[in-house]
Amino acid sequence: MPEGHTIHRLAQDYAAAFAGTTVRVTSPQGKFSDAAALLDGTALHTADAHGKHLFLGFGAPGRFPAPDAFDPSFAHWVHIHLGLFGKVAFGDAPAPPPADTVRLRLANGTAYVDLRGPTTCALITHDEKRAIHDRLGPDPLRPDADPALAFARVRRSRTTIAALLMDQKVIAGVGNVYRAEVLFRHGIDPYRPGRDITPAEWDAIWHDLVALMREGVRNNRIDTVRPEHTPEAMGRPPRVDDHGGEVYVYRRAARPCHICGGEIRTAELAARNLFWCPACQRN
DNA sequence: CGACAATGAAAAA
DNA sequence: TTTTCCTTGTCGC
Repeated sequence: MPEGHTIHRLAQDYAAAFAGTTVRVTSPQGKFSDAAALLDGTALHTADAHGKHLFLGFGAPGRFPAPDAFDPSFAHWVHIHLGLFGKVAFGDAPAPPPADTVRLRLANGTAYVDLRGPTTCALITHDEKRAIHDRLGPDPLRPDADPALAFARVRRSRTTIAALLMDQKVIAGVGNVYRAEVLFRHGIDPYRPGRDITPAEWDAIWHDLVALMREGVRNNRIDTVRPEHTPEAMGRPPRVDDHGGEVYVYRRAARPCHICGGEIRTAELAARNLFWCPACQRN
């Protein structure tokens, strides 16, 4: 389930299970074996997320005897990007024999975690990590994020707001679900060019994303319907599909809008499926 | 901008 | 068995 909230939640979960402990590191699949051998027996110190990128900071062998002695510039960083269908699975020790698709397994005395199918799983330096941060836009889930930086790019672009919200250089962490849902919640036509978005609209979009994505981290799923539009409040059947969360438009093509009853539409936009309600999104 | 490739697994047909 | 997917780099026009 890879959107920004998933990655931030994973950072929390990796840290909760392994930070400050010595970790067995393996790559049953083999594609990460050399790096795994280097990290094996070292300590996981921190897990960091920016947009959809996850960073695991390990102490070099023999360094950082105490967790609070961590110096990121000396760390070995593992850079993980799940791509479209990468998955992470946690479990309690003892770890079962790994499937041969597991790219990276961490294990300690109490827990294990398996990573499979990532687009990226690579050992990087502190400088390489910084370069990744530098090319990503502000992330609504990071406390240091500056929404004005994102708006500066939005307002000088002729590209549609729907495409800009998916551009990780503009804003990091928003994926196909959050972009569709946040535009619906503010009644904004997805095809409007970025330069036509007003400061007030951007402010509303940004702060809504902060709230929605924080909720997403907490619940580990995407829910975007307001209290008055939940299944219970409306007496409608809950959503039944693999994602679980309650949404207004995402993957609801040809179904009735929860607010106006009109038909939700879908279209291809930059090779991704866009969903919106033409009646409700006229701003 | 579109097409395509690259990772796995689960749902749909 | 085929399709689909909450992604993103690259390559070609």
